Amino acid sequence: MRADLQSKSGDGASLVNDAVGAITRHIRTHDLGPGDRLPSESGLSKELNVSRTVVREAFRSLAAMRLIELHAGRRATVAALDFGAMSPVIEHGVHIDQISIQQIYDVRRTIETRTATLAALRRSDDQAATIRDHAEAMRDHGSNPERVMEHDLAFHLEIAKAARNPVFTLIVGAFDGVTRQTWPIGWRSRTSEEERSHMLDLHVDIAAAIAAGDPKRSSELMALHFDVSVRALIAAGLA
Amino acid sequence: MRADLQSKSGDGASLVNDAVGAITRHIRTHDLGPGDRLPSESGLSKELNVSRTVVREAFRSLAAMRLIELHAGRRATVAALDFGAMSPVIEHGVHIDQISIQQIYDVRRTIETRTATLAALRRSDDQAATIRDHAEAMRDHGSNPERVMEHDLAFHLEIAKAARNPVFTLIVGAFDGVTRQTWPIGWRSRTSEEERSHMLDLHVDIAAAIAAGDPKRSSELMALHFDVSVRALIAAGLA
DNA sequence: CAATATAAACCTGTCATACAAGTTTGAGGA
DNA sequence: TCCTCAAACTTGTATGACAGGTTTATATTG
Repeated sequence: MRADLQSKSGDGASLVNDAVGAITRHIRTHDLGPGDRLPSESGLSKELNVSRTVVREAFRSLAAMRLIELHAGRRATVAALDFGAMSPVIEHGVHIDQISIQQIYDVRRTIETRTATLAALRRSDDQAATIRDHAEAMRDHGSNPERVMEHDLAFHLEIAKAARNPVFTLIVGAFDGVTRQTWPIGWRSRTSEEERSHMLDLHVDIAAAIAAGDPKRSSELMALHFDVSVRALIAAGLA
Repeated sequence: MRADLQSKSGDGASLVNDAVGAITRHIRTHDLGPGDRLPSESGLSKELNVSRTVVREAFRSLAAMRLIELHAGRRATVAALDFGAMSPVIEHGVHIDQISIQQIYDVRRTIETRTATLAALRRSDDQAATIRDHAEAMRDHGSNPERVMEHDLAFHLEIAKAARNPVFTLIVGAFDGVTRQTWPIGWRSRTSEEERSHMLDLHVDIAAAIAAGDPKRSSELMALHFDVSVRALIAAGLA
């Protein structure tokens, strides 16, 4: 029953998986880059000797991993790196209890002490300003947890971007979804006004160290930030 | 034309995306874990008021991110964390030139000095043995690059596992695909026998430090390993 | 009664077809 | 040359069909 799939069949145990491979190879061999258009579904369907259904499901697979983008009426295009691509995977890991929040914080501490170091060395002036703006916005909206959280997330992501290594950005972005779900727990666990303002000040200090181009201090403050946060989470019973 | 999708419609800009959301919610609300079976395609199709086509494409999306598993004839099941889930994303990033090999090595150095530290503290005796076996297998098969590479990959992955934090394993696993493509470059760039045997000995030393439960030495040797490797890659013109 | 064989019911993988709605292309006109 | 607009193309979704794998329930057998 298996069709031909252009001389390279049988790899993936299903026509759809084979098609995913064939499309990936097409991107590689034709050296397609972001924005470049892929062949149409019916075109690929004929070329690979499979039904349009199979090609569509292959497209969906690639789109789920954010390797391509799908739009109604338009042909599929090759996608640029998307920093949200991995978020659902992490969320799933947490849901099925294979990943704990504390483990995520350990990884974040490891990654973000490094992004802080690199950001201090490599950030543009614009980025330094954006990072500082987020830190100050957090402090200024202290009464509105929702907004504090959004600026907090943007703060950490912007530091990752300033590190000028998209893999770090990808990883920090991967934690976005989980953080949205767990951030309020950490916030509520900081009951006193001192604790909260200390946390907010710390963000401002990190921003300042990055703006000052001080990698050591940036890294140390970031490490401190995570140490405090983990302690707050543990205090909240989220071990 | 848009159907109902069980009172929660219009989120994702397409029926398939909405269905992905609905299925994810189903997993969450029913608290399904690895191995648990999802409703049938036709069942979901009726429940969400969409065609089976849409449900199938939603399933494919989730399967691509490894949140669920599909088998012919069987119902879809919830998947456990899969350490290969992110590999295609990284490969794509490298292909479209948004990620350089050197950037990957910077991230790996950051991550793996930490996994080495943790592995030294947490590894089981079995894991220490497995890690050592891989290091020795690398040395013993020095004339067969293919096998050296496989053991090298397994060596680093096993250290990540020994660190007992699945997120680290996920990240190290994400680099598997790219490493398979670039590893030979680094190997060929080590032209002298000394260079190669030094690299192989280093792996054995790391394994020994982890087995000895020496986190500091494990971390330092791992850092050294990456410094040497990066230098080799740069020497090979892969900057 | 328990274990097993077997058939029925169910489910997924793939194909074909149809049509609405969005996008690109190209001919023709200003 | 630039604009307009219809034709051609493309994707999104729905429906129906069937082969082949899996589960379930029934019936048979020890």
